[in-house]
Amino acid sequence: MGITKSTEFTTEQNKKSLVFKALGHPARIAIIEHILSVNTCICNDLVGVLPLSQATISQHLRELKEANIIKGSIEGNSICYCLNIETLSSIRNVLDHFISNSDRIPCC
Amino acid sequence: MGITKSTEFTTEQNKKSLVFKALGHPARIAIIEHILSVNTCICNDLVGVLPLSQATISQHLRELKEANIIKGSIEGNSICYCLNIETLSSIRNVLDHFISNSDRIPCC
DNA sequence: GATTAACATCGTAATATTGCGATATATCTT
DNA sequence: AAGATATATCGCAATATTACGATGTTAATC
Repeated sequence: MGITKSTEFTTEQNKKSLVFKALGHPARIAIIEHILSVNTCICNDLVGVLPLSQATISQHLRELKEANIIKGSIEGNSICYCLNIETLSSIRNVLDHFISNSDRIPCC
Repeated sequence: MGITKSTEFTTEQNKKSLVFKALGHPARIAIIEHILSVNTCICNDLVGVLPLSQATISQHLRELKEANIIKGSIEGNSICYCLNIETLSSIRNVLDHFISNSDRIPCC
């Protein structure tokens, strides 16, 4: 006991939760916001921006990449990261669905 | 080491990540979807619906409540839960922001 | 007032996450 | 080729999360 019982839930429920989970850390929000703010793609000036070590930042980037929230392309000896709008859109649609179906009898 | 360095990030970044984090578990997605599907508010028929014990479900409900994703109102000796559209909307706006600012030079 | 039903909380075990230094790897630069 | 730069990965320690049985608590019911 202690492990998430993923197999007991649907594939869709697991997929959704994995994207949300990847967004569920302030460092990863900061990374996304930094990619947004620098109008071009970044490599690891993140190391100068975030209060974390290079190893830790690399780990967070990997989690974002595994959740398909960012993409990275090799650019010489550095890596250029940018947002994957598709994933962000689809998770936005999930939230839209949560919100839109709220035309029912309220209770609280 | 090991603990999230929350204090190193902005209040806003922490707030956003806490909502996403609360959505980052399949059981909590399932709870939200169940509240959506039963057109009226539910109590703990969740115990009959989810593959988890009453204690575990109660814990997940508390996390959703603490993140302001659901609200519960006492209804006799049971509790009536429903979605908190405000929180869901505001986090949807965060995603909108992530997506909309994507009118910049793509890199990948 | 005892019983039942619906939750919440405590304590605990198993597992996952976070963070970092050290080290590896790959690609530029000289 | 040697050194510098950028990134990834390993191994570990600290902490957090997940899950559940047992036990509380509160309110309806008998």
